[in-house]
Amino acid sequence: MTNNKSNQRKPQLEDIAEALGISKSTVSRAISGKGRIRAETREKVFACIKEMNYRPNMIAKSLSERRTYNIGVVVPMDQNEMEAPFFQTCLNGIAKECAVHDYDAVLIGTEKDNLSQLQRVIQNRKVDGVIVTRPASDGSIEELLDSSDMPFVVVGRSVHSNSIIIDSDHVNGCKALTSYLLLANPPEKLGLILGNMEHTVNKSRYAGFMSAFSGAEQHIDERLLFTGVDSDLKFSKAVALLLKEKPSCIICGDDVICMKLLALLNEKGIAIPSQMRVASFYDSVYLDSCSPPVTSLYFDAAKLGSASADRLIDLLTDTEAEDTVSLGFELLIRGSTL
Amino acid sequence: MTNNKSNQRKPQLEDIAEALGISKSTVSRAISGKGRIRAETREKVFACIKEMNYRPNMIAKSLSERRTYNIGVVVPMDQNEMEAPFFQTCLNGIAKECAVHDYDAVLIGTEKDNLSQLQRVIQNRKVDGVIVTRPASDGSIEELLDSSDMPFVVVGRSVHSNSIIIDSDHVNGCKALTSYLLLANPPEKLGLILGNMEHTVNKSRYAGFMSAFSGAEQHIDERLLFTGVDSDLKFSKAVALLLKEKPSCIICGDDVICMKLLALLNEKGIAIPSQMRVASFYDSVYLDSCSPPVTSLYFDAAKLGSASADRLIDLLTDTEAEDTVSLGFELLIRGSTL
DNA sequence: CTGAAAGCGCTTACAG
DNA sequence: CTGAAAGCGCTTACAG
Repeated sequence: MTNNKSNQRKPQLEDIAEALGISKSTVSRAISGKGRIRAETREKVFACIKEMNYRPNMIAKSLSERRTYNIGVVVPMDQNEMEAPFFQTCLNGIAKECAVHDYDAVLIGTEKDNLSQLQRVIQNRKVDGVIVTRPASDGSIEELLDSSDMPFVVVGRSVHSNSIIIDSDHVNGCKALTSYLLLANPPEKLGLILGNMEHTVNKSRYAGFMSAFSGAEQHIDERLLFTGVDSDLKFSKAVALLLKEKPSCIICGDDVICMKLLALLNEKGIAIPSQMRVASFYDSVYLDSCSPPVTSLYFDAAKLGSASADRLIDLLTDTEAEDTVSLGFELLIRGSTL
Repeated sequence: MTNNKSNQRKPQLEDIAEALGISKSTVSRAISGKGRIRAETREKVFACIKEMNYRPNMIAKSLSERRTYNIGVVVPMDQNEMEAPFFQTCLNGIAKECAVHDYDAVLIGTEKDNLSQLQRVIQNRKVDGVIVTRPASDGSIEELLDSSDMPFVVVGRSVHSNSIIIDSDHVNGCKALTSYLLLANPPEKLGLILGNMEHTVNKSRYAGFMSAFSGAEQHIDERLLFTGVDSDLKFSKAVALLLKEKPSCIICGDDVICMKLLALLNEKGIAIPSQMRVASFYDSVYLDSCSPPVTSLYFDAAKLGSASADRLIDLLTDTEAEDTVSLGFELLIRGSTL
């Protein structure tokens, strides 16, 4: 005696056509909704599908439609471990959105000088399009995609022109956070420590920071601004110089810089927020679980993921949509700036 | 004028058969290596494939072979953000290994009470097998897979019997770390803070810890052992009691517990390692970048991933292999226990 | 060792 | 509105 389910062959189009005494073509049309079909027959078909628990074989569908219902997701394998939560959450958003459209997400791991997984997937025609969760700084991923006629969207900025981009609104976010700080504790003496200025995200952050001053009472003190801080050495130098200027508040370009700053202030016995306020342009769990927790900007990585999947699927189905989609931000005011 | 590549149709089996004046069947056999074929013809075929840059259409191959060359990867969407680096690295290992075997990894996001993505993928027959990177504590994922006749392997322990399991050797790892501590600074007065004992991994850790004492000079002091510490409240209570006993070294069950302990010791002004040594049974970047960095056990998540992909693919191709594969560990002796 | 043909389970012109 | 048939690009008995 074997169990019911396992010796019952999975029903296919033909089975439901037979059960209803109609042709496969008609059943197929009822399901796809393409071509005219009598409402009555359509309903009969749907009822039968439900009863027989029919689910189309996606592979067969793929072959005849010449689309895979898969989208590739390029994820950097050489990422900083601190970035993992972002990608993880982004992937969750992508997977969720794919499921809604009956697509699946195929992982593509890339490294700086190794795009072999991407090449494989393209050559094997296993995906209809690709989401690049982090473009290489030289645009090589987009170029490969482009020259292979593979539709794609990218999360964040891209050096490659004409790419469809899904990004958070860093400029306005950073402007909002900066403005808040300027107004909350006047006259705030604001320091800034930003990372590598070749990264477009840091340019955006800088732009947002600067623009907050245009309407404000205070003017910018250049001596408190440090950009291109992308190594431990540069960080130490920058902080040393910055502290000499006695700022009342320091904004960190990202959570990594912020963690370093917190460690250093702690070492020096500088209390937060009483002796120094601290904020970050990019939130992470680590900032929330600090004591005191750090004021920062929050960007919804899951939404970034689902929006890019959504946009890519629109692209694949020739649905009209914007070339750039910009998502919002949240300002998380926490203990470090009170 | 359009570019060369794009108006050249991708070559297919028939094209290379034609070019060589032989049949598609023969070409197919040359490629697959199934069935007898003259060495000479095989070589001609390979040469031609190379020249025409032929790559088989995997979807067509899938349909006729009734296998998808996809494996599903179940990833928890409701994970703790601290766990992200583990899953990320594990996914990298899986993707890499899949590529080697010309498989692809399809993402399947699951939540505690929502296995809908998994159900979809199973029903759509989009994967040949599944890797469960973290089983639900009630075994529901394995049950669903089992009842759907979907081959699978699980990373870590499983409550589900007869599952194929790929895991790190926590018992021996924890034993090794504990033994090291006992020998390095005798007589070490060892405290232990372990998390939820329903998690099999914590049982293994406990077992490893205990077994280190069997050959050692020191005997276990039960008053220094705290298990089931899975909330902030329980943590505070445990540490308060533990510190009263004046241990010389505290072992933390995982990196989260360790981070909390470090923060608390720091608050209390207890210096590491001079006034208290600290170690962890599970490493993470955060422990490495502490000052001093924390002695801990390192498990290779990427290897865990690639080993599970490898094992699953063996299973799918009826290759013999062990039901349990156990990976090693590394002991990272760092500043916190010197 | 090789080829002609059927088949994998769908979709979609084409004809009615 | 519906059906018969060809086709998607492979694999694999079957026959030779």
